[in-house]
Amino acid sequence: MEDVATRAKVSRALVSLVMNDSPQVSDEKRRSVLAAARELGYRPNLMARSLAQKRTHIIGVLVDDLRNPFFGEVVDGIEAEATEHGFRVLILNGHRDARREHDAVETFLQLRVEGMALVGARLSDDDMARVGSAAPCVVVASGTVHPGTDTVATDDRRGAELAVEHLASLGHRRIVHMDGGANVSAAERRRGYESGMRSAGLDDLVDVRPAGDDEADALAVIDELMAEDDPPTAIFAFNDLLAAGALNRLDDAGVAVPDEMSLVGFDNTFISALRHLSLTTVNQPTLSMGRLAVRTLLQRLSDGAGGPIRHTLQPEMVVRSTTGPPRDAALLSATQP
Amino acid sequence: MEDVATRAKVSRALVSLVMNDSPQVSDEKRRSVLAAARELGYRPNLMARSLAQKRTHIIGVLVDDLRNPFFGEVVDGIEAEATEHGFRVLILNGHRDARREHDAVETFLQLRVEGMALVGARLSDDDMARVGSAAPCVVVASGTVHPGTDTVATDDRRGAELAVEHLASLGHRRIVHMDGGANVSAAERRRGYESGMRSAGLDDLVDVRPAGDDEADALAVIDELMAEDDPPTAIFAFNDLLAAGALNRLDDAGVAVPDEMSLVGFDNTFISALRHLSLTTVNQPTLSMGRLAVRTLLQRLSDGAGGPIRHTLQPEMVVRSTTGPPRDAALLSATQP
DNA sequence: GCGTTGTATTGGAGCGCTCCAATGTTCTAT
DNA sequence: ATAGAACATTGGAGCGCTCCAATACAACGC
Repeated sequence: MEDVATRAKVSRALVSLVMNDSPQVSDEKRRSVLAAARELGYRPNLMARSLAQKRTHIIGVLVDDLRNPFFGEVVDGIEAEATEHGFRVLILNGHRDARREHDAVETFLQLRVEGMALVGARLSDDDMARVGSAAPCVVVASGTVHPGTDTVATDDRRGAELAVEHLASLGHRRIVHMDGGANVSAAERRRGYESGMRSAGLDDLVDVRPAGDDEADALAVIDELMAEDDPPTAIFAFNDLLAAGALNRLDDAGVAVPDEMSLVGFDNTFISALRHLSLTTVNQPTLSMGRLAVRTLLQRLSDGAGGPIRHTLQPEMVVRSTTGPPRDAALLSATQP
Repeated sequence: MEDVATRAKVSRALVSLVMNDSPQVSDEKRRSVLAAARELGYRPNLMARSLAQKRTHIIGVLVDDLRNPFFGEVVDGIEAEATEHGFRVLILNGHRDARREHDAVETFLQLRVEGMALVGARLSDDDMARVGSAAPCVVVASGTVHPGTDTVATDDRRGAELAVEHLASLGHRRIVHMDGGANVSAAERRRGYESGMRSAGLDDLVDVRPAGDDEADALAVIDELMAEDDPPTAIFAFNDLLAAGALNRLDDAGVAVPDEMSLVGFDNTFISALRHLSLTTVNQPTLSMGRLAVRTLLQRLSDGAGGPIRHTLQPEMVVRSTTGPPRDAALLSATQP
């Protein structure tokens, strides 16, 4: 910067004004500073600027799992809204691991990001409290509600209820839930499954199997289910990836979907739309969630403290080809002339 | 920091030593500084530290498209290797858009990252030259070779040749290539397709259709192909996403795969492994690519300038269920007793 | 007791920038 | 011509940290 100033024969302060395109510099000086900067290949140092300004204009986004397309879609929404408001978005990957996520958050805090969006993050309540007090922070796409932090989420419980209602209305009774395990939305979806079963009068058939949130996590559960005397007629999986894994394994086992087994996913990621999977699933408005997350952050940034903001978006059932009436019901109705 | 020093009754310098856990501080002081830091909720300011140290320990990763699982896998490799060497990884999303990628790179440069990995980035040669001279920079998973920068890539051309060889060996002659358009690997894969066709003696049947790298890009091309008098018997798609889109549309059109049409993808992303797609594709060793990228960066960092480093990894054919002999050949062999 | 190592601690300069108050310059109204 | 406003430019302090050289302190041999 010093060099640029010398070369353009102005003071350092003037260079700074030009770089932040202040309106009150003469065109002449502006041009010569810009020229000098170009010739010297000068590029302002973001760190130094942030230090002096005490502002970073950076929003940190912590993503639970970069491989899950669902998160990618949410991030798209976040970035769109953030850049519109003059913020840069930095992404850190949590690798579905609490420890890594903890470190990532620490990095953001040390970087002095102005706000953080935690997308599907699996942080402890302790961590959340610590983090929330250090920087504005919005939790996205996570059913669990932390006392002090803002949230943007789909109504996971309702989504799960929709799935169960859909299956029940097709005539299914033995509906199993493949649980999302450590994933943050797992608890809510499980609760939704349970209340859905209750509303359908299937209380005593509630059957939750611990699984996970990745394709591989489905395999053992399917094996276990199909080895039973009286296997279920329908499965509601924690998410699309898990459902896809289940579909694979059911295929291995020679179980026809949906004739012998109905299957519902969650998230409506692009993979569920692939014709050859054509997975019945529950849609979340990913883009809106991302945008809303940033708007929440900005609001918090300008309004300061106050009661937690909670945005709950409504899920929707997307019926494709992996659900149908159970075989026995089908037989039943076929024999009724 | 000042406050911590006062509270622990030491100098600022000593606090700094503790925070960087230098071995030459007495246990007593160390403990009292750590205690003071905890009580005050002190967290070192990364910006200030970087400014003073003139080092950031940050590696920037520019990803062309967060939604494409292929890139997610490469990033996993990068992060693993980088953290092992004490670097932080910051991710920026290019959104498959040259302008956004340009901005992203500028952000990294202003942040003074110590190195950059450009994963599938579509930057102009101009940009590349500018960037390469400002910071060590490795281009990952991109067929195009820029004069001054290091690269880690799969042999895209060879991969495409493998795909064509596979199809030709099954008896296909009318093999169409759905081109990746603006994607950086597109040119190499097209060339591989062409040379593969030549080796198979199919020079005059070379047929390249511009498509893209997303599912949606496949639709129009399939419509176009199926409307022709004499449609091809096989398609080699630029990547798995495109192939998945093609599969969708072929299904719409009632074309049986692989009986009436064989289909090959590229990347071996997890979606190609989904049983119900079971896409024949070309594998890239994503994890190794990511790790190698970081190692290349570190080497460049320690060795300084020198001739460009080029790592080329070997692709592999992964044969699944979307390829088979062409129908006419099948009929032919069936009528030959 | 002395100098001599060695280790533990500190003050202060400086990283590259922004901001503020102060200065220099030009223009307008009287 | 001149006070005054309006604008353009500048010097210097300070952001939170690290690093260096300098100091303080302890332990040691002779």
